[in-house]
Amino acid sequence: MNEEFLKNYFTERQLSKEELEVVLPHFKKVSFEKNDYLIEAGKVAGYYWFLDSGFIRSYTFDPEGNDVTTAFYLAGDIVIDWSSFFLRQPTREYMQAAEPCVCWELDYKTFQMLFHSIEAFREQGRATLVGSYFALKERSISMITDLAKDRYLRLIKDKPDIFQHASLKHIATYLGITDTSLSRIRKEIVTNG
Amino acid sequence: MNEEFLKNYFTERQLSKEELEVVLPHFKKVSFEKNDYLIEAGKVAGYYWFLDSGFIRSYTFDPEGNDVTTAFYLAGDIVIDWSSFFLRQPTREYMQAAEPCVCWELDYKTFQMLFHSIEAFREQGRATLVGSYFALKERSISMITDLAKDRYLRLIKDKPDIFQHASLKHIATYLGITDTSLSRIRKEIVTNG
DNA sequence: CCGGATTCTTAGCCTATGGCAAGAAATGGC
DNA sequence: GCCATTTCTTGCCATAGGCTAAGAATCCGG
Repeated sequence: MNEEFLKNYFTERQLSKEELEVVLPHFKKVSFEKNDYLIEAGKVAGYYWFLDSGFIRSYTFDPEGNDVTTAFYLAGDIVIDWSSFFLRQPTREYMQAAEPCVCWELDYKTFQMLFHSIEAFREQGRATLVGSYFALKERSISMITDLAKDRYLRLIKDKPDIFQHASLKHIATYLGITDTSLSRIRKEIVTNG
Repeated sequence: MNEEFLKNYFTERQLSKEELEVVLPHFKKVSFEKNDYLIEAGKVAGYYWFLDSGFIRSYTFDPEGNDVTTAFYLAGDIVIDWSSFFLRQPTREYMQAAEPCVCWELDYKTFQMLFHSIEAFREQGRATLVGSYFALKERSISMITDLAKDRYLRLIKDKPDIFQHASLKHIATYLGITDTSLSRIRKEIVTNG
């Protein structure tokens, strides 16, 4: 049972020793088996998690019913459906353990209590959310301005670990293309520079 | 000098009469002339605004130097660069008054004070940020799964007012296409259904 | 009211990517 | 180790949307 993970996380984010002692015990260690769902479309997210080990993929369905990957989560990432968790509204996404996972779980009510009582806790929460917003915006602009090949190359550079866990089909939909196109792009990169 | 705007906004978001009296006086009424910049790339956003009247466009440049519209702001909208304002980092965007604007301005330091001292204020702030995140995510997925024509039709339906203020060229880049393509799409819609 | 600048449309051609389908390769249950 | 299933690649053709350039329409300062 390795709590060092959470301890380091919150220490780096300016929580004092006393605050850590308040915050850490609220996190509950939970495990998910491969293919378990952490979040399902139609339900309100009542929890979020720090991913200690494992691999999670989130996805939704487009109007034609195709599976579209919205995110990948690796050890160390925070796994949360921001809008469902905070706005208490049903999500449209699925978050599924693609491998066995160990997580540190926090529920909404406890989050609210910590958020409103500990300044450093809300600062870290806000910073994390804003960081996610920033990443999503970058991805969004890249989708408009960059070619699929460039988005692929950037993903290899920024998150190489994903390639050890996700199938090319899922990576393709994350990049906004089909697996066929991704295959061609990969071939082209191998052949030329 | 119409403060009703702010008063209604925060009243709807659960601030008490006493809290309103603390919060409202901190907002400063400022005006921008057409083409003024509220935010410029390379600088840290020190303020955010409620747009009382006018019209603002935000944009950035892609790797080839093309102007890409990232958002439009109409009266009633909150005008903020979330990541620059909260992470205190230089932005990559420009936010420009496309028409003369009247805004209610708040600076970072004052925001922090209110955020950490008034629970309802931070609840509304968080809800607004999460709402923006949600909207950005929807847009992002739409960019992957929908045809340009469908994105255009949805924009007409969701934010028809934009068409009274923005040029088709700017709307095109917002939709992720060229003005040429948008023109073809519009023609096709007029011709057929 | 004029002339330049901007915006919008249209046309011709081009390219990135999709759709479909069939192999090839890898994976996994038993 | 074998078969079924899934993943990945490849080929052929189709299409959305880009690029360039040239008109048409609109706007705007003087």
